[in-house]
This record gives sequence, structure tokens and C-alpha cells, in this order.
Amino acid sequence: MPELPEVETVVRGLRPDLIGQTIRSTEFFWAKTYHQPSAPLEGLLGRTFHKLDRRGKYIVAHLDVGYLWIHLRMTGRLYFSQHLQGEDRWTRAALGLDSRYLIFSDARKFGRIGFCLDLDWLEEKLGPEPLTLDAKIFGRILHRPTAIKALLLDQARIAGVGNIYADESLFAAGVHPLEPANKIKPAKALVLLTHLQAILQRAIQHEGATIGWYRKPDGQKGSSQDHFQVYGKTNQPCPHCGAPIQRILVTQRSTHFCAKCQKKSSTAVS
DNA sequence: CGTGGGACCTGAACGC
DNA sequence: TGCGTTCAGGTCCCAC
Repeated sequence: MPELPEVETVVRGLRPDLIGQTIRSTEFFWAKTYHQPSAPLEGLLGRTFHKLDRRGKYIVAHLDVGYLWIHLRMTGRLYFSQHLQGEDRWTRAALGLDSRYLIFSDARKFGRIGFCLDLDWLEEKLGPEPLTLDAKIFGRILHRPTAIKALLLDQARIAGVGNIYADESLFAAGVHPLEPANKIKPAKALVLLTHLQAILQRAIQHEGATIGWYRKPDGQKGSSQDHFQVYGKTNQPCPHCGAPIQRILVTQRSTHFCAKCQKKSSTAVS
């Protein structure tokens, strides 16, 4: 599931019900879900939720002592249940709260949960938040010959953008996904940043995109997928010019774009 | 230092 | 029906 808008939606959905709750028990049905290295699991017992935030694609809960973090990766879901085993067959962890469980369900088992006493490691790992990124810093990030799509996906450069919203933003801005970032002129970079932010904001308003596994904590689907222009639209007509949407691979990731609306300004990139 | 490939996993969709 | 293949919103690790 999980790009910035989906994670933000999950955080907003959980926040009112989680703040003030105390962790009474912890259960991990799939051991690897509890990320190592992490502080010992017992440290979570008796901890109270003070604040729930998002940083990039990480959910970060501020406890009275330390931090609980969760990364949904591809198929992670979070919801409340009266049952330790959750409501589906993919429950990997359960945190016992005051009167119910916070369930972590994750079909592909890629998701991770951890407990730490500081967030320095996270800040060292992640670039700035795209929604509050200013043009000057964005311009500095583009000062390298990397294909722009690869750069948008690099969490150490910008935190939170994933495959869908990278494709959608590049299309909206008319930038070819393989365009070397340092070939993008400042004016065009500003257009890209503006579209990226608008698209992420709109996706948050639509409560994320449900293509497969993603659900809001209340079990409902998001509707952001109804507004995609190019993602997953291979061979369908471009909404601007009617040319068929192309699908290529960029750093192993499926990439959708319109070859007519998104021209490369320079020669091919490897 | 950067990137390409494989690994980590399961399930859905599709071709035969 | 069933088998095989391909693909998936993410990230990590290792070889080059």
C-alpha cells in the first residue's frame, strides 16, 4: 500500500483512537515483523501513546518513553479489533490496548514494526518531506545526473514518494521519467515540485489509493486510484493527447508515461 | 559512491 | 480444474 498519502491516511484514522491508550500486551505471530535491531519488546509494556505522526512512509508513535514505528511496506494494514487474531488470515502482530487490539495484518510479511528510544537513525536515513519542501532545496536535490524517476523514489533524497505518485507527478509536469535530474531547468523543476505536492495533497483528500491490499483503518478503500492519469494505464490513451501510455522499467520499477507529452530534453540515459 | 540484481513473501490474474 | 508464469504500492544487501 503505502506511499505518503496512504500512510498519512492510516495515521489520521488511528490517531484519535490511539492517543492516550496504554500497551498491555504484545504478540508477534511472524517473528520477523518485529524489526531487529530494536529495543527489547518488553519495553513496550505499560507505555502510553502520546502522539502519532508520519515521517516519509513510516508511522511514528511517540510513547511516554521511546517510539514505536511501523512500516507497512507492500501489504501492511492496521486496524482495531476485539480479537487477538484480528479479522483476517494475515494477522502478523497484535498490540493489546485498554479495551481492544491494534492489529497489524500483512499478507506478504514485508512490513516491519520496531521500538526505539530516539529517532536519530530515521532522520539520518530519510530526506525532507515533499509537502514542505521548498524550491531551493528541491533544486539542490536535482543536482545530479540520476534519472528523475529514480531520484524521486530515493527515500534518502525525498521521503514518502513511491512508484504511483512519482509516475503521476512526472506526467502532470510533462517530464520524462528518464530525464537526468540535473538537465531539468529551474522553472521546470518548480512545475514538477508544484505538481508533486498538489498530487500528494489530492491523494490524501481521497484517502489513498486502493489497487490491491490497502485499506483505511476502518476497512474502507481509498479513492485516489480513480484519479490516476497514467499509473497502471499501459496502452490506454493518454488523457492529454490520446497516444498510448507506455510502460518501461526504471531501476527495476514499472514506469508509466506518455512518450508524446513527456519528451526527454537530452539523449538517452543508461 | 552509485546502481543493477536478487532476496524477502504471498496472492491475484492470466495463459494454456 | 490445475499448473506455470508474471506482476505487485517497498526496501535491504551484496557484487561490481
